[in-house]
Amino acid sequence: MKNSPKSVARHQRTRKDHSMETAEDYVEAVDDIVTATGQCRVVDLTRHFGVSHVTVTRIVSRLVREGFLQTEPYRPIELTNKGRTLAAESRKRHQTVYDLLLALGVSERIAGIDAEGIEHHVSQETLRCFERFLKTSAPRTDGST
Amino acid sequence: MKNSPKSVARHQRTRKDHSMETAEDYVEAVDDIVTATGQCRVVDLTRHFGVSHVTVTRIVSRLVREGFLQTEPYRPIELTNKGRTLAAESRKRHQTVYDLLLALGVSERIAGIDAEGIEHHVSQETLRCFERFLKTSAPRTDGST
DNA sequence: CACAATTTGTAGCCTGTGCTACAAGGAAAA
DNA sequence: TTTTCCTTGTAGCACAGGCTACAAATTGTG
Ligand SMILES: [Mn+2]
Ligand SMILES: [Mn+2]
Ligand SMILES: [Mn+2]
Ligand SMILES: [Mn+2]
Repeated sequence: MKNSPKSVARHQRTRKDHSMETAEDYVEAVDDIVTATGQCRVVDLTRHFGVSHVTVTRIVSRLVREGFLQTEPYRPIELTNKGRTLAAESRKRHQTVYDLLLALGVSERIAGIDAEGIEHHVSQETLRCFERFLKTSAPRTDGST
Repeated sequence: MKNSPKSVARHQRTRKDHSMETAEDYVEAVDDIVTATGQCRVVDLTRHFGVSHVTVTRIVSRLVREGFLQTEPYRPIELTNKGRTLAAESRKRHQTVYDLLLALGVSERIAGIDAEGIEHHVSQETLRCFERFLKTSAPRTDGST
């Protein structure tokens, strides 16, 4: 079939998105927690994501290996410059997705949930379209229509 | 932090979405391929997703175990009623996400790519908001594209 | 029919991300 | 200071979903 290469490319991109998803959520969380409390510990991420401390430790190890985080045994988790950059980009995109959902009339609770998954699959082009829509469409405080 | 329970719920939902993602994409693909060619073989899915036939076989086995597909050795893959239902829902949601991206000005190529990942994280409420937007303010002259 | 090509299955490897159980380090309380 | 409690680390398990290599079955061709 000729349409196969197209679907292959799409699914490959989705798989690639998923490989970045954990990194994006973790650097964003570390940044948030550091800002809120001064430092980020394993236990903070455990509570943030609702997974065991073992899972957090292993994921942090991977993100250290990949250059997004740095830490030492029994010490707080810190962002590298690379991690900070990714966190800033991710937060901006997350916020735009959230704002778009609100603009389309989604409730805050559901928008918060859905944006958490959608954000990782929004390309630069799509993000720009979202931003343009938010700019041009009248900022309705409560979308009943 | 007090906001932790909220973030926990969000990330738990995202993880749950991901656990359904493969099932949704596979039943949709099987349905498409059966419609297009009369039957769906392992090799068709291999070409569709761009993964090895081993990966396809193992995922098909899981989906048979979970009641979405049925097959026998060296025979075509078929949908169960449960699988058909999921395929129909998934396709409708996929199409709505795709149409929304187009309506916001995303190119067809990028919309096709992004929708492949976004679709799995769109809740019922958000889907309804997308549909309403497309009905009320989509300047598309329907028909093609 | 016999042989070749395609398809499917199986063995065995990897990584990522979940978990529990237990061990050890660090901080707080007694 | 000693003891307790919280935190972090480690061992070892599970499952999903990637892979290659090789084997077997099916299908197509001469
Ligand atoms: Mn996020
Ligand atoms: Mn997220
Ligand atoms: Mn998809
Ligand atoms: Mn996803």
